[in-house]
Amino acid sequence: MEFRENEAIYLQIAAYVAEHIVLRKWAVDQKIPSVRELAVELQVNPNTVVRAYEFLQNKGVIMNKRGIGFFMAVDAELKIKEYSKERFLGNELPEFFKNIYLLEISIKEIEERFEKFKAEHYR
Amino acid sequence: MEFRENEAIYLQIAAYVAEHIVLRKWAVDQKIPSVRELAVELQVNPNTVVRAYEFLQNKGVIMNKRGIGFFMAVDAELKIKEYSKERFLGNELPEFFKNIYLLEISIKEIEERFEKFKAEHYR
Amino acid sequence: MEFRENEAIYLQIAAYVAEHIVLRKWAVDQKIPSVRELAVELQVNPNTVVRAYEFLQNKGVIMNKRGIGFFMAVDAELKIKEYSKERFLGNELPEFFKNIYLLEISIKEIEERFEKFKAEHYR
Amino acid sequence: MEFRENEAIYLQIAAYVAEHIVLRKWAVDQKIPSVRELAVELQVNPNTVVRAYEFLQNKGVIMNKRGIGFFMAVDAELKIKEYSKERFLGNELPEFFKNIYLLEISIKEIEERFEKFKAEHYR
DNA sequence: GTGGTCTAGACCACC
DNA sequence: GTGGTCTAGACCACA
Repeated sequence: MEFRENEAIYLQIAAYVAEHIVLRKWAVDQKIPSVRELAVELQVNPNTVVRAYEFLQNKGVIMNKRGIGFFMAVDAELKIKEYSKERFLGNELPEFFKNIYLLEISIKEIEERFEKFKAEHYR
Repeated sequence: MEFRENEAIYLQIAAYVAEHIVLRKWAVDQKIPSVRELAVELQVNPNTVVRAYEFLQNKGVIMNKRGIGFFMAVDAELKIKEYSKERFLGNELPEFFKNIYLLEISIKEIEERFEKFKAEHYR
Repeated sequence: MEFRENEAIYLQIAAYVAEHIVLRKWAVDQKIPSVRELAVELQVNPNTVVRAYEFLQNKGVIMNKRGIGFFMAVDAELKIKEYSKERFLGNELPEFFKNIYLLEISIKEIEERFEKFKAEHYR
Repeated sequence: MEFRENEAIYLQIAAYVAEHIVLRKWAVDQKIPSVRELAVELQVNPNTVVRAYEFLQNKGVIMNKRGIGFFMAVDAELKIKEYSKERFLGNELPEFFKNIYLLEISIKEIEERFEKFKAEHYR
């Protein structure tokens, strides 16, 4: 996995895990990869994964069973949407509006690009 | 002015200045506020304003006349739109699309919020 | 049984066993439940029960008769009180005092809560 | 400062900071020691202090002004009491009651010890 | 095997 | 100067 430069890696990992949960890519038995597994897979230091998991645990998305590993919370998806939505509406959306206003981009153009985006990423 | 947590203050100041230029709020004589004035107005350390001005100068948006102050470039608006558009299309838009997809927010809802936003901010 | 988060499960199990001994809930023939029985009852890994029993054996509270099982020591209750009291006076009580001082909880309130607690747990 | 063995150092540091705030030992200008200062003072790795400060920030007790340092929240004391009380009533108090019941210690004895404790620690 | 913690040391952006 | 992040490596308790 490649990481963007402008955001902390551990947050990108948290987002990666959250996305996997929401898209049900790991839904088999509710258990998520161990810290070490994910660290190897993503090629980062285990401590960085630990920080990501701590973050998600604080948000109530995942829970730890001692000595066994991390598990999705029963309402993981809801929790993810809660904190994501809060952040999105509070931070990103106003920024987005300011940009399209100043750049004179129409909602219609946004919509077209969105359709294209979906076609490429979420078939 | 309140600053968002997730973005450097100097970048938010640069955006603030850029917005004022595009919306012609200071267009009287092409001169923009001095570092000190703006620092007092925004309640930040003057160094932070300096960094914002340096940033805009690098982008070709403003120019420094020694001993006098900073002035808008003749094509300031164009320059602003150039670098804004690049960043917007490359970084923010994909992030935005991913978010509204995962959060299940429709373009229609975005449009409604945008109308409200415009009414509040750009009357 | 639910376990507190801030204490090792095996120690909570040891406390659970000690409590049963002191309150004479298993006093029939001095034999205590087998590792497997208790593991099933408490829904934990048998190894965890083993650790709890080892802990109590070290304290002289229970003894192992090979092939038969674990039995209470004749002075089990005394032993329990010894090590409990030591830990209680040395660690928990100072911590407890610091807390009620900082949280401004009166001894009177503690007393009331204690009466309620006894009524609920030790009828 | 000496740290107890049975609790994570960073939590003990968080408790140390919280205690200083509640007892108004740093109330001069609301600013608390920098990460590096406190690390030197307590003889721990700066990262450990960082974890303590992150913990307190999550609880809303302290806030960061970028590039300047950490400051007490206006309602720091309230926040501290909130999360402390929650933990105390949920975890420590039941444990405490179980102990004094099994050890047959009276509330009266507790009260006497508490008076002695206060005399020694909080003149 | 699991996660939790701590140290040491580095680099960075920011004010 | 401030905090934020990341790596490397170690040790530990726990299941």
